[in-house]
Amino acid sequence: MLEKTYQPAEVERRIYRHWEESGAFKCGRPERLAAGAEPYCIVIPPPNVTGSLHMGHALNNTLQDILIRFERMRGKDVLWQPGTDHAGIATQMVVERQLMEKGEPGRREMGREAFIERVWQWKEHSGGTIVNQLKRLGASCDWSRERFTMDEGLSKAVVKVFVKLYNEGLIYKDKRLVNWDPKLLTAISDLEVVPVETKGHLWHFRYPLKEDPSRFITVATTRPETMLGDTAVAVHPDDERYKDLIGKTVLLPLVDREIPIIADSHADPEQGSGAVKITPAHDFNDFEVGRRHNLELINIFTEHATLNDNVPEAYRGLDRFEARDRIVADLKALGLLEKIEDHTLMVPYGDRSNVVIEPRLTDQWYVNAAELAKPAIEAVERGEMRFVPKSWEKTYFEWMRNIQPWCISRQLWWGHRIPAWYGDDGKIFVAHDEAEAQALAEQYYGEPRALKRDEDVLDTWFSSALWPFSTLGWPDETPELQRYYPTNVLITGFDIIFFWIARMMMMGLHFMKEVPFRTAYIHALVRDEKGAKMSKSKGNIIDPLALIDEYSADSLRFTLAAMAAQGRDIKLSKSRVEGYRNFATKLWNAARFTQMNECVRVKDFDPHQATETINRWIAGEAEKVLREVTTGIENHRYNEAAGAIYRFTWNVFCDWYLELTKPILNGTDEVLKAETRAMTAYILDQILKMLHPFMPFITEELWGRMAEHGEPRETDLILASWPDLSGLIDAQAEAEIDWLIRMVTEIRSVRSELHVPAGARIPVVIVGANATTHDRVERYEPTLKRMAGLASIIFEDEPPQNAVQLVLDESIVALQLEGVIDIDQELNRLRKEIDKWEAEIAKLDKKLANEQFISRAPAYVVEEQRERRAEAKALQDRLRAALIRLGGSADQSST
RNA sequence: GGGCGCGUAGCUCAGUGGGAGAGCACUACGUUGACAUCGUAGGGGUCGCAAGUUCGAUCCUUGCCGCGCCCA
Repeated sequence: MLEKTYQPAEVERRIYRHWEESGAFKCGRPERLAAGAEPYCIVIPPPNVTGSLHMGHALNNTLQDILIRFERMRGKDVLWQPGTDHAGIATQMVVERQLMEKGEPGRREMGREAFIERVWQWKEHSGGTIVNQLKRLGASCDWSRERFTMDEGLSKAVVKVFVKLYNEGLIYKDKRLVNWDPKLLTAISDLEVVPVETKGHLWHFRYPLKEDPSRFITVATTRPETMLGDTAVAVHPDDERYKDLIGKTVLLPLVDREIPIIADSHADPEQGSGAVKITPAHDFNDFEVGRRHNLELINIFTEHATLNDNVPEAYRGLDRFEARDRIVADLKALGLLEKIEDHTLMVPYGDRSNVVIEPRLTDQWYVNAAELAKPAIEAVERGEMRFVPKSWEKTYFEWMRNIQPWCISRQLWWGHRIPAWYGDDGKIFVAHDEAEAQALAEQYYGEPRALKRDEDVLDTWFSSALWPFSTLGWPDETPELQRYYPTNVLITGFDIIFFWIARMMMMGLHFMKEVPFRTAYIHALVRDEKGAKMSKSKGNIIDPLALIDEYSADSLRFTLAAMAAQGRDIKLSKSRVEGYRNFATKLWNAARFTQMNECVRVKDFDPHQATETINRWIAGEAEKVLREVTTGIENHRYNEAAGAIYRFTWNVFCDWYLELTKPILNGTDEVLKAETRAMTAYILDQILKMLHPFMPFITEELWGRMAEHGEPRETDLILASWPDLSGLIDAQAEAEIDWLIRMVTEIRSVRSELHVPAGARIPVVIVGANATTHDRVERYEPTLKRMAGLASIIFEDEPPQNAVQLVLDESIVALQLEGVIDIDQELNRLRKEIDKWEAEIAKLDKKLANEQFISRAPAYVVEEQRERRAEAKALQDRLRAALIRLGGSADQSST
């Protein structure tokens, strides 16, 4: 017998261990391969090895697990390929911080090899916390195949890709401005820069003309400190104010450098003074201007963003922000500060270091993304890869069509070291290993030479881009690669379209000649209840593990699925999680009830053979909900699927079926009882199956516990087959049970409105019943008495005096409540009801009187309105009659 | 500035060219042997505003207001 209360914490741990130990998550199950099972594969978007589970992961992985469990139950050979990425910057930061805290030598003191050894140690001990957290969520990944981007195999893939792209000219070295992180001392890609809207100032400075120092040109800037590196002043060629100054020379204050005034359309006449200082070595736009006008590039910062020796002595060594204050003060003292305006600007921050990023001129490695993007764009245009929801392809196209060179080198130690070696003369040899590089060098120089390997490592995302095929064994031709590539779907948030989807598409198409996945499902962002993006700095994080502890993984999963409507963000509120926890409890109690009533499963039970209406009805309802759940999941409409199974379980099975069959289970008709017990057990099984992708733990537990009696199970639920119900819908049973439900509901409603004491048993007289109703009333008499609180039910031609009447289809149900209720109250109720229908009739009349409507609306709509009008009128007439019989006046009813 | 999206019950959110929905919250009643993490019944919304298309608009179009995100 099931315990009175469900204990999720204990059950979830035990069940997960059982799944893992029994090998339920493994791909390539022999019996499925033998049966010719279709492969189905999802690669997990690799979380950071340093990461821990946040709400976005919880949603992302819940959706993946729903698909995986669903397809596994549909008999497919599923592979959910898990793993983590090495998160170059983040991991290096973690270990460096640890060294600092322990007072140990820093990475530069201990040297590259020793440091990397330490990182590996850290990874073995503390890395992959997130993997255990995913297990708590219930993720049914094939952990036996877990991979890591720094694995030997994946590293081999990285090198191979780098060498091939280099030889094809798609990877190259270039000196350009990069986003430089002055704290981490590395370049980062555009995508790792977070622009933050900041209230700053626009400083207007006067730069004196060389030929006449009493004349000035005023420039406006948000970054005064960079003026020390100015090599020109630009004005718009069409700007009348400055036409005569073009070509003249300015004497740069504080520096006394002579710089030209140039005409360039980059200067915006509307902005500031219309004249803009040009610092080509420290601004992306100015860099372009400098290129066009062949300006000198003067780098004024060290790698730490302090001022270097290219500036006047007084400023050397200053931090960039100190320098700003100093320069403003000095220019003011010289009378060259015209004014300061408030100005809002976007300041770039490093997403890891959270310091202001500095554009910096360096040598870096780049991928020619524009070239690789072409086939990736075409594949989506041709529909080989499909976005769901479709609207995201616009974002994808937009980015891909304007893609910039991808800077892939990082000045870090933790990562895949760039397979490039240099000769003394700077000649580059890119090779799979040192021996090959040596061979290339010997060939080039005609003799062996000492080579020096590139110090830098590759962007983590470079290896992540290979994930869909490198995890399957590439560059080796493995059976898995053959079987599971291209994968079926990638599930991720929109913020990651560029990081993953775009890059995986580029690499997948280039190296595998096929898209990495057929579908990219883009889910919502999980926000806090106010709609703000959750972030550590805002402190508004809701920890999914805390919710699991409090409410169970099943409840959290169900909540996320139920709220995962397409195209809308999720504002998570705890009350929803609580509500779905209650749902799990409800299911537990329903199962407990079936057990108490000996509803055991019967071998080879066939629901088609059921004869009792109520049993035929529930079987048909199960078929209907199965369709909803199945198409919901198939179409990524998780909320619709979750809602459908929720309503069926609670509002159909528990609220009605279990209640309506109680008289049978408590009765004496053994044949009927047997059929009902078998059907109850059967339907509960179908619920467990349909609910399993959403709530895997409680359903697996009940699946096992329900088999304590009756037929033994052939498999665990996780490997059981998805329901296959057809031919069970029975229109007649549907109509009959619908009538029964309405009868019960209407009587309850009247009782409640008239404040009939809950325990009062009421005698009922039914008037005007046709043969069908007559028959139904007789058959459901015990049920009606039980569920509507009736003392007796008889048929008469006329309703008794002073009875409360309600109208159900063709018949009148008269409740003998004399002495129990207040007649005035009842008259009020009837008047209210009549008025309600009056309004409805008036609305319909108006519509039907409209000739345009009659002639232009489709015939079926017009007919529908006519029927509705007739029904409303008939109902209202019967209510009027009831009112009069109670001594009320019909006139009073109109308002 | 360009792009995307949102504004529906007190809150969180579904949904639809033809009768406004759910969960939570709220109100009343209820401890009838599955379940108070529950049951029964109920109150509550000019579907952001305005115009247009249409026989008919919460839904389609346009504009406006408010909010969010992405990209420059």
